[in-house]
Amino acid sequence: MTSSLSPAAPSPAGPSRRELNKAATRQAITDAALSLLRSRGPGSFTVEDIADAAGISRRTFFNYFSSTDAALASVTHGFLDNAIQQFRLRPAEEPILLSAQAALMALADPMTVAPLAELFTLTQQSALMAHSELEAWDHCREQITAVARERAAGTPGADDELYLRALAGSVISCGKAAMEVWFARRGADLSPASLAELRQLLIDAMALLGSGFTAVQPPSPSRSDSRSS
Amino acid sequence: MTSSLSPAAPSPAGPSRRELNKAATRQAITDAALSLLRSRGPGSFTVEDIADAAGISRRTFFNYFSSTDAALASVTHGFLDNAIQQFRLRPAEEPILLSAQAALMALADPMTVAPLAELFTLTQQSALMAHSELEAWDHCREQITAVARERAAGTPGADDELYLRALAGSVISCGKAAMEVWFARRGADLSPASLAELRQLLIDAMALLGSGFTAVQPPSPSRSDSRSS
DNA sequence: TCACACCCTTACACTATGTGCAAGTTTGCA
DNA sequence: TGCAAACTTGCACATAGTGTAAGGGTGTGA
Repeated sequence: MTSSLSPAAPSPAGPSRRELNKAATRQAITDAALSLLRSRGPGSFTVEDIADAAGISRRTFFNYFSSTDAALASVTHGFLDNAIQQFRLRPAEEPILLSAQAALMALADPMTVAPLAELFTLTQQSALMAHSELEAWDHCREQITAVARERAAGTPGADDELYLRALAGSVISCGKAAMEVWFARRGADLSPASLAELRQLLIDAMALLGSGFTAVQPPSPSRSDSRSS
Repeated sequence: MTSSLSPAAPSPAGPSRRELNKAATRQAITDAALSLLRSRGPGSFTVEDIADAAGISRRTFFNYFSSTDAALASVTHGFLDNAIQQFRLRPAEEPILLSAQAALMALADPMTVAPLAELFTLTQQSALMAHSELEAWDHCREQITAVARERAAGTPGADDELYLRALAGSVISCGKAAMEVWFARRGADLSPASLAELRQLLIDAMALLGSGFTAVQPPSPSRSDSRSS
C-alpha cells in the first residue's frame, strides 16, 4: 500500500499524501469487493476475503466501511453524490423538477453509469436491494431536501417541510424507478441507444411527476415513447 | 410460553393452536424489544436481552426475526401491511392517489398510529432510520406497485412499468413525508387535534403529488393549511 | 536533517450476530 | 393412542464489529 515515489509533492497544491493514500485504499477496497462480487456472486464472500484481496488487514477494512454491503454501496453512493453535485450547480430559480432532470441527464453517460449498472446486474437487479443500497438512496433524498430547503428560503410558497420532503422523496423515487426500468429492459447494455433510452426514461419519469401522474388516460404519442430509440 | 388451557379449540374455526402460539411468541418478542427500547434506548441491548425478556431462547428469536432491528421494524411493518390491506379494499376504478389517500385516512386513528409514533420518538425521530425500517417502507412500495399493476391490467394508459413504479414510489415518499412532518411537529401527541393534523398532512401530501407539485407559487389559502386545526 | 507529534495500520482480544444441526417437546390428525 | 409434522432449544461454529495498544508512515518546525 505504501508507494514510495519521489517525496516532493507536485507544485499544484493537491491533496496530501495521506489523503491520496486513503483514497487509494478506499478504491482498492471497493475494487476488491466488486471483483469478488463478479467472481463469486453476492453473499458468498466475507470481509476478510475483501481485505485479503485489497492487501489490507480486516481491521483496516472496518476503518473504511462498516460492512461488505457498505463497501459495495459505495458505488451507488459515488453515483448519487455525483448527482447531488450536478443538482447543486443548477440555477436557484429553476424549477426543482427541471434541475433534477438536468442533473440526471448529466449522469447518463457510459463512464458514470457503468459501475452502477454492473452493480445492479450483479446483485440480480434489485432482487434483494441491499440495506446499504437503500441507505444510499435515502441519503441522496436528504441531500436533495437540503438543497431544496436552501432554495426555498427565497421562494415564498415552497417554504414548508411537507412540500420539501414530499418533493425530494418523489424525485428520488421517480429517478430510481427510471433506472430500475432501464436495468430491467437493457441489463448492463451501455450502447448509445440504450443510454438514450435511459435519458428518455428519466425525462418521462420527471414529466409524470410534474403532471401529477394524470397523463395516463389519453394515449398521447409524446408520452413514454422510449421503446422507439 | 406454553399456556395449557382447555385443549379443545373453540367452535369458531379460528386459527389453530400453533398459529396462536406463534403469533403470541412474535408479539412477546416485539413487546420485549419495545420495552427494552424504552428503558435503555436504541442500540444498547442485544438479541439475548430481548430473548430473555420474552422468555424464549436466543435461537428462537432468530426463528422469528433476523435482527433486533427487524424485531422493532415489525411495528412499522404491521402499520404498513395494514395500509396495504386498506388500499386493496378500494374499488379498482378509483384513481390510485385517491385510493392511497383513503387508505391512509383509515389508519389515522389512535390505536393504529400509536405504536409507530412511539417507535419514531424512541429512535430519535428518524435520526438514524434503521436499516429494517427503510426495508419496511420499500416492501410497502413493492406491494403498492403490485396492486397498481393488477389494476392497470384493465386500464389502457397505465400499463408501463415506469408509470407504476414511479407512482408507487412517489406515493410512499409522500406518505412518509407527511408522517415525518407530523412526528416532527407533534411528537407522540395522539390527541384528536393532532390526528386531524396528520390527516390533513396526508391529504396535502397526496394533493401535492396529484398536482405535480405546481401549487407553489400562488399562496392559495386551500393549500397546506394544516396549522390551523 | 533531525526530532517530535499526529495519523493510519495492524494484531489481538472480546462480545455479538447469524446459521446448521440434532435432540427434545408440542400440536394436529387419524 | 400413536404417529408425523412443526416448533423450540442447546450447542457449535463461522463471521461481524469494536476497543485498545503498539508500530510505522507522514507532516512540520527547529
